[in-house]
Amino acid sequence: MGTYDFRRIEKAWQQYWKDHGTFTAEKESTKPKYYVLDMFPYPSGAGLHVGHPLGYIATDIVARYKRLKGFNVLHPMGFDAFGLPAEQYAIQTGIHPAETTRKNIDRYLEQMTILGLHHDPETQISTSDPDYYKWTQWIFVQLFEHWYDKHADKARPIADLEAHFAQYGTAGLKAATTYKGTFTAAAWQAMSRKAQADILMEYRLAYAGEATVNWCPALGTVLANEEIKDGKSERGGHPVERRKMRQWMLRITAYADRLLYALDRLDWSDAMKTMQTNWIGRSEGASIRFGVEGQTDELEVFTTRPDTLYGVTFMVVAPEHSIVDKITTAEQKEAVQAYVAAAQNRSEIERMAGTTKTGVFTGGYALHPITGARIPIWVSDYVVITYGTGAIMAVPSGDQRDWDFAKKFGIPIVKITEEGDIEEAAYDSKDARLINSDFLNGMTGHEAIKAMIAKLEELGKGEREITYRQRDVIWSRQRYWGEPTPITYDAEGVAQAVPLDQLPLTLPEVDEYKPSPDGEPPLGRAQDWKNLPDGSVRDLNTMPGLAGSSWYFLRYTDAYNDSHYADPKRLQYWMPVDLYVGGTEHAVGHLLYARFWTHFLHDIGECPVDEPFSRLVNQGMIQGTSQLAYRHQASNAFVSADLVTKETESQYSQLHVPVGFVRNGILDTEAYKAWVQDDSLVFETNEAGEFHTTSMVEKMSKSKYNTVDPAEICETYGADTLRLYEMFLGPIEVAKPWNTDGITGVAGFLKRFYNLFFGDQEEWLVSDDAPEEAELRELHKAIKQVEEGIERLAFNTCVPAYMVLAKELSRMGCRKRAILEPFVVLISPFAPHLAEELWARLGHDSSVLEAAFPQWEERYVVENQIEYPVQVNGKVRAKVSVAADASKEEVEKVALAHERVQEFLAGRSPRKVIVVPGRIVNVVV
RNA sequence: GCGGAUGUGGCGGAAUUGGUAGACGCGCUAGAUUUAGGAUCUAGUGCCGCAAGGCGUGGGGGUUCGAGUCCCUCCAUCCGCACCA
Repeated sequence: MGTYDFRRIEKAWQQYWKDHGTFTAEKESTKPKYYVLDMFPYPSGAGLHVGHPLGYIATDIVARYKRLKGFNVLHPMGFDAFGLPAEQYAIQTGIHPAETTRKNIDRYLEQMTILGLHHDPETQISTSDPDYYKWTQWIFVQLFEHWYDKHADKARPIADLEAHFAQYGTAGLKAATTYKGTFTAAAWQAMSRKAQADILMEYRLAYAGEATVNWCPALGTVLANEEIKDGKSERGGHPVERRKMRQWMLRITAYADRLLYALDRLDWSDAMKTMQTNWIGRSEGASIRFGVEGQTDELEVFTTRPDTLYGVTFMVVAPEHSIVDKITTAEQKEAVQAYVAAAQNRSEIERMAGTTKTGVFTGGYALHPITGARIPIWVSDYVVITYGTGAIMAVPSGDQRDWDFAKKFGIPIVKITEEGDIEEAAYDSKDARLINSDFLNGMTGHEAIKAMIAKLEELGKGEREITYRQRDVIWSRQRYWGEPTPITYDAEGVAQAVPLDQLPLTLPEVDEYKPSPDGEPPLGRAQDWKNLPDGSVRDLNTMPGLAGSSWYFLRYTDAYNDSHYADPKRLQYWMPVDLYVGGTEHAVGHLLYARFWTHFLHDIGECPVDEPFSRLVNQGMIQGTSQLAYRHQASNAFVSADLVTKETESQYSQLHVPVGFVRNGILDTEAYKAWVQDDSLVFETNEAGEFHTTSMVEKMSKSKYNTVDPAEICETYGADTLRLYEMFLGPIEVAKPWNTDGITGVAGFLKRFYNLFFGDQEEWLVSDDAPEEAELRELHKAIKQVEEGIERLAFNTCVPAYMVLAKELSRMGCRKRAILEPFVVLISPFAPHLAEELWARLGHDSSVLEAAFPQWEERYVVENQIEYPVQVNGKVRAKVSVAADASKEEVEKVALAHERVQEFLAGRSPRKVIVVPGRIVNVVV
C-alpha cells in the first residue's frame, strides 16, 4: 500500500495556488460569470472551531466546480473590520484597534489557507481601510444629497427638491419625509438659509433628527434594535436605556414597499423571506382623526379596521403620548402620573410577560368623527408609542385586546356584527355583516372598510394609510472604531457634506478611545481634527458596523478602484451575486440594509441591479457533542456510564470532559488525569476496563469542552478529509452535531482512493488500457450524481458517489487513465490538494482547475437490463430482469410468469397489473 | 399567542418528480490478518419471529394499484417576532 502523505501534498499545493494566483478572476472575459460569496466575517480574536468553515467549504466547492464548468468565477474574501471588540480591547490596553484587527485578519487568512480555502487575492478588502471607507462615506453623502420622490418611486437629488420648493412650495409633492407642514413658494423664498436647511434635512435619505434611542451607558453609545438582545447589548451584555437624542438616521422606510415586494423575485428560503416581511411589517388601514373635548389638538389613530368605527367605546394612548398631560383632569392627575411613572420603570420583560391589562382613565374625552359621541380616553401600556401613532381607537367587540381591557374596567361593549357572541370574546372576522353601524349596516367588513375610508376622506377626518413596523435606522455611534461621518457644521449649524475630493475623511489619532472628558464621543478628543480653519466643526459620530457591510459585495467587483466605488462595466458584468452563503443571524440586519443601499444606488444610476443577492443559502449551525462523565457525589469517584443505573443515577453528578479525550464513548482516563493535573482521581471502569461517557448535543462552546479545532483535524487527517467530512455530515442548511469519530470513514476513503493510483512500493499503477463498459458506467453514474448534488447544493450526497465509485473500481481492479483521470477532476472541488497532486502525476503541468468537468453520457447512465421489483398488492414479492427497451406487455408477461407471483395469485387471475416503465410492476389481486 | 422550519435504525443521514425505505459513513457482531498503535481486510447489521411471515419514516385518519413524499388532524423539538392596533 502506498502512503497518502497529506501533509506534504497539502502544503505544496497551497503554496502553488498562492504563487500562481490560481484564484484570480479574469478581468476581461467572454466566459459567463459566476459570483459566489460568503458573508463578510468579523475577524474576532477567538479561534475558529469546525463550525465556522462549513459555509466557506461549500462556496469553495461551488467556485471550483463552476471554474471546471467553464465559468469566470469571482469568489472573494474580505473583512468587516470595524466593530466593538477591537475598540473595547483598545480601551483596556491602549493598543490601536487597527493593530488588533490586522493581527486577527492575518490569523483568519492563515486558518483558511490551511483548509484549502482560497479566494481572489485581488479582492481582499477591509472596511477599516481608508481606501475602502472613502466609498462608504461617499455613499453616505449620496444618501444625504438625495430624497425620496413617491411619485417617481425613486430617489432624486436634493437640488430637484429645492427647485420644487422655490417654484411650487410643498404643493404637488409626495415624498418620504418626517416634515408635516406645508408652505408656498413665496414662503420658501422668504425663509432664512437655516430654516430652509432644517426643512431639507427632514427630506434627506440620510438625515439628522431627534430620536428615542437605545443608549448603552456602559459602552457610551447608542445601539440599533438588532444590536440588543433581551434588553442588554448584544456585544458585552450591558444594560440599555431609552433616551431622546439627535442622531443621524437613514430613511430606509422610504424603501419599505420596494424591499418587501422585491422579495418575490429572490431565490431565498421562505423562513428568510418571512422574517424580512415581518420585520417590515406592512399593514394597510386608515388614519383617523378624533376631536378632543376642550382641545384644539386632534387625536390621530391608525387602524386596520375603519369598518369598526361604530364599535368604538374608548380610546387608549400610550403612557409616553404627548396628549396625556393636556387632557388629564385634575381628579385623575395623581393616578395618571403614577401610572405613567410606573410604566416607564417597567422593564421590557415585565411588559412582555404581562398578560393582564393595566390602565388608568385620563378624565379626557375624544369626539367620534362621525357621530360626535364622547369617548373616554384611557392610558395603558398595551399601546406602544413606537408603533402607529401611539394611540388607538378601542373596539372591544372586534379586538380581543380591547375586549380584555373593557371587561376588566367595565367599559361597555357594542355589538357591531351579526355573528359572534361578544359576551364570550371579541369577534374579528371581516366576512361578517355589520349591524349598529349606520350607513355600513348589511355590508361585510371588506366592503365597509372601503366605504368608511371614502366617508372619512369626504369629511376630512381621515384617509387610507399604510403603516410599517419598520423604523428608520439610527446611523450614529458615539464610538472611535468606525467610519467618521463626513459632515461638517458651519457657524449657523447647517450640515454640509464633505465633498468627494476630500474623502476619505480619515480617523484622527486620539490619546484614549473613551468619550472625551466633557462628554463628547471619542473623536472629540482630537480637537485639531474637529475644528476647521473656517470656523466650522466636524460631526463627531462614527457609522455603525452595518455601514461597511452594506455594499462590500459591490466593491469586490473592482476592489482597488481609486476613482470610483467600482467600475460600472465590472458591476454590469459581475452583479448580482449568484450565490450568497451565510448564517441566519443576519436575516433582518445586514441583509435588509444591503438590499436598501443597492436599491438606492440603482435609483441614482450607480448600480445596474437593485437586488444584490439572487440566491441565498443559510448554513446550519454545527453543534457540539459534549461528553459527560458520571461522578459520585459522596466519594468523588468517576464511574463508567454503563455502571450507572436509573435507580442510582441520582447519586451522581455529570461533568463535562474535553471531547478530545473521548473516542467512541470511551474516555482516555490517563489523558484526562494529566489534563487536570490530578493523579489521585479514581475511575471505576467496567469489566472490559473501559470508562464510558454519555454524550449530549448542545452549542459548541469552550466552556463545555466540546469545541473541535479544524487546524488539529487538518494535522491528524488532512484538510481534504476535513472538507469531505464537513460536507458529508448532512445538508448544508440544517443544524447538525459534530462528532469526530465519524471522520475515519472519509479518511479511509481518501486512502483507498489514493491507492487506486499507487501500489505497495509507491509505484505508479495507472495504465493506458481502454476502459470496459462496466467501468464507464460506474464513472458516469458518479459524474451525474456529483453534478446534480453540487447544482442543488446537496454536497452531502456527492461524497457517497465518490465512495461507491472508488469501491467499484477497486473491486474491478481498474487502474485505467481513461477512468481515473476524470475521477480526479470530479473529486477536485471537494479534495483539491489530492486532486492537484494526482493531476500532476497524470502528466499535466497546469492546475486541475484548468481542466473541464467531465460530461456524463446518457447511454452509460441508463441500464440495458432493468431489474423490476414485482409487487403483489403493494408488497415486493419478486424481482425480474427485463431488457430496458421491453414493452409494458412484455414486462407484465415476465412478471406474471415468476413463480413467486404465481404462488400469490394461487390460480386467480390478477384484477389489475400496473407497469411503470423503468420502475416497478404491481399486481393487484 | 402569531409566523417559519424540522421529525426516517443505536448515531449522522439517503431516497430531486408518489414507485424496492434505510444508499453512504460511524457504531456494533463475527471471522481473517497483524498482536506497539485511535491499524487493515471480509461478511453481517431497521424491529419482532426458529421459520414462514408480520410490523415499520413522530401519533391518528384519508386519497391511491402504490405514500417518507399528497390532503386533514394532533403531538414534539428548534428558530424568529411578540399587546403591531
